Amino acid sequence: MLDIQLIRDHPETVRDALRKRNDNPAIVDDVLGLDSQWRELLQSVESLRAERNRVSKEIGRMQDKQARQAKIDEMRDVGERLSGLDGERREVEEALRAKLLWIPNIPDPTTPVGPDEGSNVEIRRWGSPRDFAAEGIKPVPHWDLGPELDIIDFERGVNLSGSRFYILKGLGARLQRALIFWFLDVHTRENGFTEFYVPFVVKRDMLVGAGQLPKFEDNLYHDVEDDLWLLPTAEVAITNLHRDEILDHQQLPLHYVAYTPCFRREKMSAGRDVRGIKRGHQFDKVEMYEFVDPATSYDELNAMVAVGEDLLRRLGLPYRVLELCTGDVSFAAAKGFDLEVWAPGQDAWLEVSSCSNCTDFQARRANVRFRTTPDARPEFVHTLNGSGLALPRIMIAILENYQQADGSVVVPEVLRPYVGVDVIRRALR
RNA sequence: GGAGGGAUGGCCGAGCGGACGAUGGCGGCGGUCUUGAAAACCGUAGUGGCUGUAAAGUCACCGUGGGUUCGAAUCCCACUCCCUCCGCCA
Repeated sequence: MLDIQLIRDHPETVRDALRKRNDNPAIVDDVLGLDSQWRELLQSVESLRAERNRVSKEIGRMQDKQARQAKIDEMRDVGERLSGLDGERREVEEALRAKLLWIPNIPDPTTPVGPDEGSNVEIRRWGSPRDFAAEGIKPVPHWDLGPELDIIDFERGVNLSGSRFYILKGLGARLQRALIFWFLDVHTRENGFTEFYVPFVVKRDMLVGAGQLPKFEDNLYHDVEDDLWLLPTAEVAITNLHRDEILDHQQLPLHYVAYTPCFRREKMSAGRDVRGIKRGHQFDKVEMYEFVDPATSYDELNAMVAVGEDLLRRLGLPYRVLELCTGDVSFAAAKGFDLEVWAPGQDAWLEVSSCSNCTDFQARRANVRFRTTPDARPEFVHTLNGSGLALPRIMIAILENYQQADGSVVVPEVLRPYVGVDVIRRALR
């Protein structure tokens, strides 16, 4: 959520931000209209209330029965006017808040301007894709490799749960678990992150706090009976971990990491990426999340990207880093970088991490603040999130990059202690 | 799932219709004393909104949402969460 004060004082800044995001700037005028209406009502309500408070105190001290009754009658009228006006105030206030929740974060000035992902800027590239042609191998996509190795079962996944669900079997399941363990171990042992295990379903307000609601309701799974929502990402749970808290400056920055499954309906992506395990309704992810002092948030963002890159290098997977443009940076973020890994089987780059600085946008929604000194006014923290990393896509990259001519797959060295074998072959059975 | 008890400021805890934004204690901050520290003593201290250049004024907040009343932390209703006991259970 944006600071209403910012919208009042610099509406053109906000309109400009919306245009750059390919969004309709008209909402700014809706907000300004509601806001001035609200302030007018608030002032009427408060002056009536001030009068009532004052007179009510007098009534408490009055001895003269008649005069007292006269004041009581007078205040009864005031009370009626007050409740009418206050009802109006509340309606306008709710309408205003509802509008505000639809406005995205303002992109940072350094975010490249562009309408869609075509305008993202590649800023780095690491590793060179393996020369399969030179080896005389035609790289096979994972959707063929997986079933061939008997480690991915698409058909039975669909039988259980419908399209976009799959099953990992044997070393496939083990490889995924190995990645989860290794990621968490690196983050907690080397990078100073604190590991969390969180509920996979949360209350509605938590989705609002993280910015998924109201705008992305279509993409979420939801239990109607208890109004509980499945996490689309661990970010939602962790954003709200310190909801309504005032943190001490010395605690910051907080580096958190959590492994969770993620659930997404993928309605917007109907028909896209239907093959393989690239885009399922359920996937696993290790998520980094940080609460930081606003002064350091951009440094922290760079550091977070570096952590993601380090994981990819140690896995030996060629990748590139994209600086997201205004049309592609996420709703809650002011700036973001994507990490994309090379998938030779499908001749494509796969997004395996998106690191974002959400500045005070989520902190304002979830009300997470801090004090610079013990008696300073509380300020909103900045929050960052980034995948570290998204699992099924890393598995795709491993399978496709490390495949051999006989259809077996070499396990990257860092994972061998976790997987227990050097090479994944089809089980003879 | 059944029965009972509870929710007050950073923490503990009083208040049960009118001078209560809330006694008191602890903790915090500032000071006195001290070579320094502790103790003791004195003082200070919540969050947010609106108006205002400011000084200041005003409103709201005692789990949440409604209601009664001229007036609600206090009375009524609903909900949420916590505790105790019983049942069930990974």
